[in-house]
Amino acid sequence: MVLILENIAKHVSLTAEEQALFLSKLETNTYKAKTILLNAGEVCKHSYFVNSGILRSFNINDNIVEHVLSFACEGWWMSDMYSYFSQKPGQLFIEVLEEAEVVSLSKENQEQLYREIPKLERFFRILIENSLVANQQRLMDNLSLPAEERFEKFCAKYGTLVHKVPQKQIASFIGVTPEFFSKMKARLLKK
Amino acid sequence: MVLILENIAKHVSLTAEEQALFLSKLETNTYKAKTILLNAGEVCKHSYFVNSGILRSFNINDNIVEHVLSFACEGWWMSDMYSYFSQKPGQLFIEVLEEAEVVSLSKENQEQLYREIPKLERFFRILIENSLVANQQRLMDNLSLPAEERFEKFCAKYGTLVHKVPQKQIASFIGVTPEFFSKMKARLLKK
DNA sequence: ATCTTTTCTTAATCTACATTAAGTGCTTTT
DNA sequence: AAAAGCACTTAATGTAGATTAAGAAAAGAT
Repeated sequence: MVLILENIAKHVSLTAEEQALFLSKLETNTYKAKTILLNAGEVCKHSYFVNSGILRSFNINDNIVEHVLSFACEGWWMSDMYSYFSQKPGQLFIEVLEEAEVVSLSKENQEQLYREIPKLERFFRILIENSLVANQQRLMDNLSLPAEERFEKFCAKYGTLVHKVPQKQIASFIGVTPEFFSKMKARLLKK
Repeated sequence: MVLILENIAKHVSLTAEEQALFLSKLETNTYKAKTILLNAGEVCKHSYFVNSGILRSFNINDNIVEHVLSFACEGWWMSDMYSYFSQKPGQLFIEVLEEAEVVSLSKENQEQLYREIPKLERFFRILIENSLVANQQRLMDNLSLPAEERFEKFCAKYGTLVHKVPQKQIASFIGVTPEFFSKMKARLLKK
């Protein structure tokens, strides 16, 4: 449980009581690989913080094609933000890729925490600000860079994941087919 | 100045004094079309709220290709979020597309407001949450939809802009060349 | 260990979109 | 009002990446 507190301490400082109150609202679980934490069509009731292991979020287009939106490993948050914020059914699946210890924060508890510890409002604001900036950068990269450079950026940012998640999911994340990704990888290895 | 208060009232309610304090931190200016509010390489010191007119943000790749990241019209906020949040030099330009009345909030004043009116922390958190959700959706659309459908979504969301901004900028926003956009448009008109 | 399923690779063919280039009609400038 | 500069169009050609298909390799299941 220390990881999540360290995480918070980077942006706001909580007293010992506040820390205890915060922790009391959390639930920790361990899930095996392939566990589905959220199905498309459901309301996302929790935000997940990853203590260990790997999660991913994706949607399925016309019941056929999977598109990976994001990965989360140690120290990252994960949710279907649209569904979580609005409490309406979303389009994302959240799946455990590698056995994971996950801290869950329910939407109700989060709202309560905002009231009881206003500093947390700041913490989550900053978290979301950083998310938004990263997301905008990724969007610009997708508009302006060829697949090869998008892959390089992926490696720089998610280096630890490259050999842990199926390569077809990395392909999906950067926006190419597995076949093209394979060819591209072979090309890169020759250099 | 009413528009920005209405905007806030949608998410949090301020007392008359709080409203006055908030307004005292703002500055309103009118800018002619083609005014550059922010250059790439500069630190983004203000967040802009559009009372009227149109702004856009874009970057320039290798000194050649422009990529439009976003448009802002009446009631929207605009900034280089990376640069504004981090107060480091950014890569975005912000330009006035159509003569605009713009409310400026400086980073320092925003931080002061967070301290003096904690409710505003909530307001801006919600604003950024919504931004993030929209951005994620746009990213997914770019990964999974062909240009034609991306254009349809653009029209649904920014209907008022379609005939007001140069079509090459819409092309850039959805991620195609002006030439291809022109051809695509001709194809759509035949239906 | 064997069978099954999934992942990865390779290769041929195809297509959405980019590039280059030339021409037309706008605005804006002088 | 001419000149200059943009924005838009059209068309020929080029290419990054998709699709289809089939086999090899790895991972899971029994």
